[in-house]
Amino acid sequence: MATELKGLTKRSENYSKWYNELVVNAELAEQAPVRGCMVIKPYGYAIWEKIQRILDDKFKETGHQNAYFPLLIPKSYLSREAEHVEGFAKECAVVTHYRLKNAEDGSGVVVDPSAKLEEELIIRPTSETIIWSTYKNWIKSYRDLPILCNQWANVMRWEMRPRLFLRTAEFLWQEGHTAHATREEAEAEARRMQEVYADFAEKYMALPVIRGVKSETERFAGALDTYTIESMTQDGKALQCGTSHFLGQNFAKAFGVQFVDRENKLDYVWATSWGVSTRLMGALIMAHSDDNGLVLPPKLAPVQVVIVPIYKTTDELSAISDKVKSIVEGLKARGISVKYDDADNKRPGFKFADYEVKGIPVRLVLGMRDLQNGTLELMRRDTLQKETLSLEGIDAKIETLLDDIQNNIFNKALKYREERTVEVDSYEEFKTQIENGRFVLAHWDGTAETEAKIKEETKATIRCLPFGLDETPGKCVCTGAPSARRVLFARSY
RNA sequence: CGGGAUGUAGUUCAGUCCGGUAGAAUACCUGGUUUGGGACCAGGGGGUCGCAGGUUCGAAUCCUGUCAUCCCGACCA
Repeated sequence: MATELKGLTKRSENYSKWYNELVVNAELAEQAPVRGCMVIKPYGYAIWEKIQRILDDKFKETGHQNAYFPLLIPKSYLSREAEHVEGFAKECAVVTHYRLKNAEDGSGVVVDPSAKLEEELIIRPTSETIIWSTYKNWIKSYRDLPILCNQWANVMRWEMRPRLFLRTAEFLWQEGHTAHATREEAEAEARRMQEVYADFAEKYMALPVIRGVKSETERFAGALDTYTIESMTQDGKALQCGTSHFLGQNFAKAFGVQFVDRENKLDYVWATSWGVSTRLMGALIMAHSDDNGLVLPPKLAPVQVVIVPIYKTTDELSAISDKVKSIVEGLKARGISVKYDDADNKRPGFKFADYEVKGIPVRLVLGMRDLQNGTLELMRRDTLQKETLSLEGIDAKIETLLDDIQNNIFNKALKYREERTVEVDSYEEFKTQIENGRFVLAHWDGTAETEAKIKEETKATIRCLPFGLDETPGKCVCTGAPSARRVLFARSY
């Protein structure tokens, strides 16, 4: 994979190649020497930390607490919930031994065959099973409910075809697991967390999402309902950005988690689980980037403003640096993060290009010309427009501008999606529009057979049954059978 | 796991058909000049050609095997 290419390959050539180069060149991540895994570099991780911090605050506001559960899960735990096994038993990493020893021929270390585990351990693909086996000990009465826990962790799924951020074998995420006394409360929780995710995506990531519920086929293994938020990437595919599952009593029954209610009757608890992952970073990159590189929404940019000096001599530099100092202070006072890049081993042109690839929202340039005129040059990353501004009141202007950029990026992505979302009533047009990378709203007869047929023939899947949309009945686009409502079809990552 | 492709310098790749001294660009190091859009000049370091066999006087190149990676599917946040 390219690490030192100067420019980015234009999107038209090959979208996934362009995407990979973007991720690597913007110093977000690179492929690890372990199959399907990635190294998240400091700049990429700084963005993830921002996402974490904001979401974690939201979870606390909604009454959740963080906890931590083990990485390794006894294999038998995964056998208890039949549907869950169907969905997850397959692509998992398995720990079979607990010791290495030196090879007799001196060629290094080998697995010690005498250190075989009685029961194999599974590296968590998700934590429902270990958490519910733990909750069993925590829950006796309705007074112990609800339990509202979240965990920040890594998980591992032995994916067949990894892509940086979008699908890696190991990924970072948060998983919330809650236990409730009533069905209504659990369903409300699942819906509430879906809305927390949607709000975060739109307000902070500037990422418009479609809220909806998954079809039975696309549902999480073991859930009664899977609520989703779906975004559109610039190549017209759908990307599931977050999920919130209403698990019913399935896991409680599988792990024997019962409680005594107010009427002194024994009942199984109602559950939810919900998560977002480092895939959000992929969604961000896929949605906003252009051929000059990453475009970060100001609310997630680790550095919101970068200042580049233009100078010939050290005297000029110190004159400029003096002036910059007051600008930096003014911006910091408004809570804006600023970097002054006075490194003398890179030329200004290199810095300009580099910060564009990294997606820094605002770039300020100061040279001797500006010092004489009391001005500076400002460029906004989203439109690449440059203007020369007076230093007077610059910090206030930038504060407003950052909001403008945040809104502009969101509106641009929203417009892009709306222009590429179509209602379709014939199967021929359905195929054409899917081929063109459109979100297609079409009638569906509600059967898994039709869903499978459409997937087979067009590679499109039902992304969700969207909320807040016209729900008038019609005829299935594929079979002509009666349909309750339009659903969202698209190809997806 | 099926279909296709590729493994050569840190990186991107040429050289392989037709066997004969290991190449380019870029990155890196040194010195100088530069600095308002990815600098230039001069010099320098760096590769058991994925791995293992075989054919040959001689293999990056031909043959056999093997491993790995990438792309298109299947799986999936």
